[in-house]
Amino acid sequence: MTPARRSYIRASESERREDLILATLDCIAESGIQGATVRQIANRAGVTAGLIRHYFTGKDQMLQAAYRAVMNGMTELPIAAAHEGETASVRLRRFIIANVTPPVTNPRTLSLWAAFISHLQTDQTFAAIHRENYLASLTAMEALLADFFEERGTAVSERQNRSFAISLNALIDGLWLEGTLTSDLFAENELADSALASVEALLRLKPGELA
Amino acid sequence: MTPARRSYIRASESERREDLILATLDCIAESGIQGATVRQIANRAGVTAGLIRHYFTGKDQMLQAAYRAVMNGMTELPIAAAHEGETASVRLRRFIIANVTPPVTNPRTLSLWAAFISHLQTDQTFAAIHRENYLASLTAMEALLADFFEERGTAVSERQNRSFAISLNALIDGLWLEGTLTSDLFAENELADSALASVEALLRLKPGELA
DNA sequence: AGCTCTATTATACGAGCGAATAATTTCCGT
DNA sequence: ACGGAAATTATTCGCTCGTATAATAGAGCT
Repeated sequence: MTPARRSYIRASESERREDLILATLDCIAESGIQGATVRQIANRAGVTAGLIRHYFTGKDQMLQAAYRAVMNGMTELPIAAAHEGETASVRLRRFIIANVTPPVTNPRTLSLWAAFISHLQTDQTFAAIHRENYLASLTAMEALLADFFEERGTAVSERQNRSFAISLNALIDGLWLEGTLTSDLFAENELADSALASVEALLRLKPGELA
Repeated sequence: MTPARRSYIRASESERREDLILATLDCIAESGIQGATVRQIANRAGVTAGLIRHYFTGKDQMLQAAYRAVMNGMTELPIAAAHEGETASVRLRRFIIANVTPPVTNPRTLSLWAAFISHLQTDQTFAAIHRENYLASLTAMEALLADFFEERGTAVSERQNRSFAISLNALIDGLWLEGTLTSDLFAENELADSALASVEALLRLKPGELA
């Protein structure tokens, strides 16, 4: 008698890869990177462990793909928000707010981000992915700022503009980090309000000028 | 014939605990939290693995002690720097600079910090240690700011003062984080200069007023 | 010098890990 | 309807993990 074997359906490569990556993120968010074992991930994705090595050369490569997915998820929405406004001022404002409100400000997102951060120092590939995203984010901010200053008729050197972008990025990152880590300390819109007011100050605008 | 056994010397409890914690940090800094196994740590400390459970109830407790050591190492120096100036303005300035210069701005420190961050969402004890340190840091900043404004004769409400402290902390954390993660992008004193200029802007001071 | 306490070593255990391989099922082209 | 490529499962391997336990060695005390 032949032993009963699990029935299954064949999925397209893109579907399976996405399923596996989402399962990876679920596992990491729930129990940290230590809990993201190939068995747990496969179980969560509804497949058996061996399949992972059919779609990825190893666990490491799958984790790298998962990190890319996390970073995309964090930058996607703010960048989209920054494309929607009519004036540069509105676009800048929307970009800032999107960076400090859900789903970017979200315990799960933070868990995922944090789980990978510690790999940057150890693994060169993760470091490259980070750098790529940081530079993209810096460039996006520089573009937003350049438009904004042009719209206002304020002359700002490229060097000064970059300096502004670095500071604004740092402020937003810091607010996002502490605001999400210690979310119970902040009221509903406190984070966004604080971000806008701080950005106005950093850019030497009058209070309320971005609102 | 009795098998040769390793010779050893007895150490005091405080010495051994410190050695073990330092060895733990070395392992984490070098190869991440995954590389910090009891065997690696014991080996680095020059003892055998079993000894760890003589001084700690388990690996987890030792990691918690190590996290406390990391956080102390990060806050110790800036707080000391903030006690040394004659005027409140100088103390604030020193505190800010200390937070964005070595040894706080240091790949090793960042590695250690990052390795533990991901535990905050999973393990309640780590979350408590973080919260404790964040609140202490916020309080320290509030005190510095209150002194600073009093010295200038500027009236600032407690609420406004706290809001300033949150923004300044976020900015400093963000600069520290990105500046250390992507350290090759920043010149020698660029980070500190940027921090000072940004803090001046956040507090609505005139440029150079903190220098 | 010998006794005793305990810090430290040594060894073993069971569990879980990532990876490799072989067996089986699905599904598409014909 | 059927044959064959390949997607998926099942099973195994060697390794390392954290912990537990027993044996041993160092050091203070009398």
